[in-house]
Amino acid sequence: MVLLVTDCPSPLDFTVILVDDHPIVSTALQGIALTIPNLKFIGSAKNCAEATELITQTQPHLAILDMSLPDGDGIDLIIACRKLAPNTRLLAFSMNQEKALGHRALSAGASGYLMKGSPIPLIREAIETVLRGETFMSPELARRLACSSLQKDNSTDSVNSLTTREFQVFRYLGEGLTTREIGKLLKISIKTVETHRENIKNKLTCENSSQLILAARDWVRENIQSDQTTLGS
Amino acid sequence: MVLLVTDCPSPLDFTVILVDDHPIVSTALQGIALTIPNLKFIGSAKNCAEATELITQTQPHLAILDMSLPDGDGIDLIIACRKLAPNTRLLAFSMNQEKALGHRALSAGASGYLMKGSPIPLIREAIETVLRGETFMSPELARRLACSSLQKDNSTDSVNSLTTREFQVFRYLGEGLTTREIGKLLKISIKTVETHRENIKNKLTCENSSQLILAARDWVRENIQSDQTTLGS
DNA sequence: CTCGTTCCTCAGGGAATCCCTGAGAGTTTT
DNA sequence: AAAACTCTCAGGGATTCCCTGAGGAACGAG
Repeated sequence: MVLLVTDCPSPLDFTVILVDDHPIVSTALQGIALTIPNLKFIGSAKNCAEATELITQTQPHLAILDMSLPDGDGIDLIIACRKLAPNTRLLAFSMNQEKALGHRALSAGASGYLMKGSPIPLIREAIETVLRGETFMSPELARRLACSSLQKDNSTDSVNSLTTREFQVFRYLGEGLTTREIGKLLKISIKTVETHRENIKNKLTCENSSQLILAARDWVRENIQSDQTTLGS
Repeated sequence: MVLLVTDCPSPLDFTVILVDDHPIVSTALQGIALTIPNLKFIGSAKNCAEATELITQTQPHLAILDMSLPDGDGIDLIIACRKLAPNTRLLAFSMNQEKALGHRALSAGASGYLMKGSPIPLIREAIETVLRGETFMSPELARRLACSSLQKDNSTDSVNSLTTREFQVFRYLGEGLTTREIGKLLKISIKTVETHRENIKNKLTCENSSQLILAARDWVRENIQSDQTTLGS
């Protein structure tokens, strides 16, 4: 059903590379790719470093990228690939079905977002859709995005949207302080701290108090503690 | 211990079932199983409920079990399988290469612990090893266990002092689940989960619920996170 | 200057959770 | 057989969660 040959002067095969640190997944994807007409598997990588090198060298039509690689962030990899191989279409392939990650992957330049839990026909469909030049999105993700099309969910942006007071409370939460302790520290009522918590929770779209605390911890770890990272770009 | 071939009067095939919620992984494993002589794939399941039913009905020689299923805990599944099909050998197959989880899987009755990141020959070897009646352990896990027997830090020690059930609750806490969600996942009362929380909190000397959650998060980050830091070599 | 907005502050109150205590049943250890 | 451990669950007061409402201060816009 796919007529990809229109812009091809010859019956040229489309080339694809796979990036996944799990050999079993990579091999299985390779098997799926084999069943798609005109699609030719030309290489695989198991981390970001290998992936950028391989993509730069081969300039494939399609790259299927795992979002959880051992040596870097999947979003950074997408951004890097867009620069290194502007004509390569990218299909993000992830364990994580959180809407924030899917949204980020697409806005970073991916042509599709696919969950690893997807049935095999859906995986094949995703590949074909992206090759066709369209954008593919996992149904679950599409549904979630539709439900919260108004809410923003970029975590960094969300944290930046916190007010001064909210930010103070947020940081203390990430350090394990209770509402009462925070109130005493900031010299405000417990009720006020509760209100701030509530507002923070809404801004960060946390479902419960636990997730709020964990989000705070993660943010503190990333932005305050030791600062290594800074690998991408 | 038991050489299974001894009680086989004919060149009988060994039977295997697969339990994984990711079709792509399940299919790939099926492909690997096909390449092993005398091994016959007879079914697959995508969650705990299906798995227990399938194993009870088929009583296979081998079951390869994913440790992170949507409707229950992997350790519980191992324990259940041991009762429902005592002669079925179990190979735990997990994303997490974390020594405590591997240790607990083996002590719960699994005959092997294998990481999903393993190369395909190693996966095949694991299956063959377990079929042979021996115990298989991922090399990384074995190394970590060896190292941990030498160096001990108090946080790891206190976590190791947790019972099986407490450890399950602890892990879920670190992933942001509420008491209610954990209870539903482990199929026990909220009150029971509360008791476990309380005991964990005392064992780890946390002052409040927030600190317990943060301790769980930190522990998960350090010990479970998708693996290697190994740069060179 | 007045209006609208944002932010900080706090309260009410039902629902839910926390936290301590106790306890029965099953298993393992001694 | 007795002791110890584990898992399970309940009772119940203290506490927190979570939603709603609301007053006052700061500040730019009209």
